[in-house]
Amino acid sequence: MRKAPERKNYHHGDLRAQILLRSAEIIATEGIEALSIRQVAKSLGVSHNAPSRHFENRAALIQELVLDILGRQRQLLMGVLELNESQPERTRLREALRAYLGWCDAHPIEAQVMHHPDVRKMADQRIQEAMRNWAHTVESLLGHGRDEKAAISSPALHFFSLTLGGGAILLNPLLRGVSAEADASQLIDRLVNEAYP
Amino acid sequence: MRKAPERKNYHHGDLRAQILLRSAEIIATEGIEALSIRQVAKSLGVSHNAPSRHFENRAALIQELVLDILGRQRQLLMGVLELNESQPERTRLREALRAYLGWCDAHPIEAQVMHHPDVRKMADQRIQEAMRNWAHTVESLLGHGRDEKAAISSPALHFFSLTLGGGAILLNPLLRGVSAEADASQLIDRLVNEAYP
DNA sequence: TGCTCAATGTTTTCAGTGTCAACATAGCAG
DNA sequence: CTGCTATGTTGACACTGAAAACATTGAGCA
Repeated sequence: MRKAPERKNYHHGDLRAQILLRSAEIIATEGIEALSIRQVAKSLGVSHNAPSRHFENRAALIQELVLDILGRQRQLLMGVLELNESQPERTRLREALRAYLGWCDAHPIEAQVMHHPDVRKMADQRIQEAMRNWAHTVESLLGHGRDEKAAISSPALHFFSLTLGGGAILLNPLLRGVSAEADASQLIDRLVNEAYP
Repeated sequence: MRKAPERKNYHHGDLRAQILLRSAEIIATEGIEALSIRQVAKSLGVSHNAPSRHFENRAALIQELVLDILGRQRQLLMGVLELNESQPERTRLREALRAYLGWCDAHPIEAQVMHHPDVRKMADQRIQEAMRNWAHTVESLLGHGRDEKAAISSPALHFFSLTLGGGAILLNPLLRGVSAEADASQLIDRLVNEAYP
């Protein structure tokens, strides 16, 4: 399964990719907190410090994974954009909201990653760019031109709040309990219908 | 300043309260991650394991602090409720939203506490109850009866999403960058006006 | 008064974490 | 063939939370 299967000593040959893979698995099933460099190294049959040759520190590794998640999140949104291109604005917003919330429901742990303290602190340029891209996708969803420097439009801001807040409710068991709604899709329906009737 | 100031050996006399105080300080200025039991113990001049007599584990300590924060958050909301009792529903919602967002801006770190992974996992009954109380306050803000068992009303759900999402934007530097809005109060104004014009 | 006992702190120990420095190997470039 | 660089390994350090065994204190009771 490895690049050079017959060789197993010292040079792993594919370590960086393997680390990313295994880490993504852990992050997607148990969350960021559960990600331990040493554990990953161990599970790959490599010394506890080997990963440091590929990622300066824990944050750098996480950053890579977050970028991947953000990318997929944006792809999802772009898909909705294309699919509803000929629809009226309200419909496009509704479907975008529904898509985001559906994604939160399907991949709860990954969806939480964006708001994790470890990620929130990251000032990396690529991450910020990914976020901006996401916002621009929403703006174009609204049919507005995408002025790089200008502040976000108010309707987009409104949509953002709604979206992120809905996700927060969906993803937080404590908040979920508040709604007394058993089914996630039911909750999504109600929110979507109330926001974009 | 202590109960028995002349005695300083062994029995501290007030340790539990002191731990809570010092921990609250740390949590409010540096966030939950920065809270280290050992550090707190050290700063209080007590052995690293002394706190374990008062809090079974780290989570139990945090829980106590979170309950306090939630309580104050609710008091804020209740204040708004009273102040605008005679106002129309739209006004009350707008002021509640503004109050919450203002609080997020004023106490960013405490505001984040509710969504912290360490807190999200807590299944404690008192925490869930505090959350439900919060929701009920919102319901009464809407003039609805507070039916314990029933699902939350759709307008309240909508308000919740908006509120939590707005807070998320305000509190996340990465998302803040997206809005290209320098001033927090400006961002708040725009969101409030868009949501409840 | 003197004893007992529960509450509260202390010490020691363990397992686990990320990070750094020193060292080892492999394999490519000259 | 000779070095040099990329990559792994080993060992150490400073942290963390947690558990167990031990020490002290003070209050209630005989």
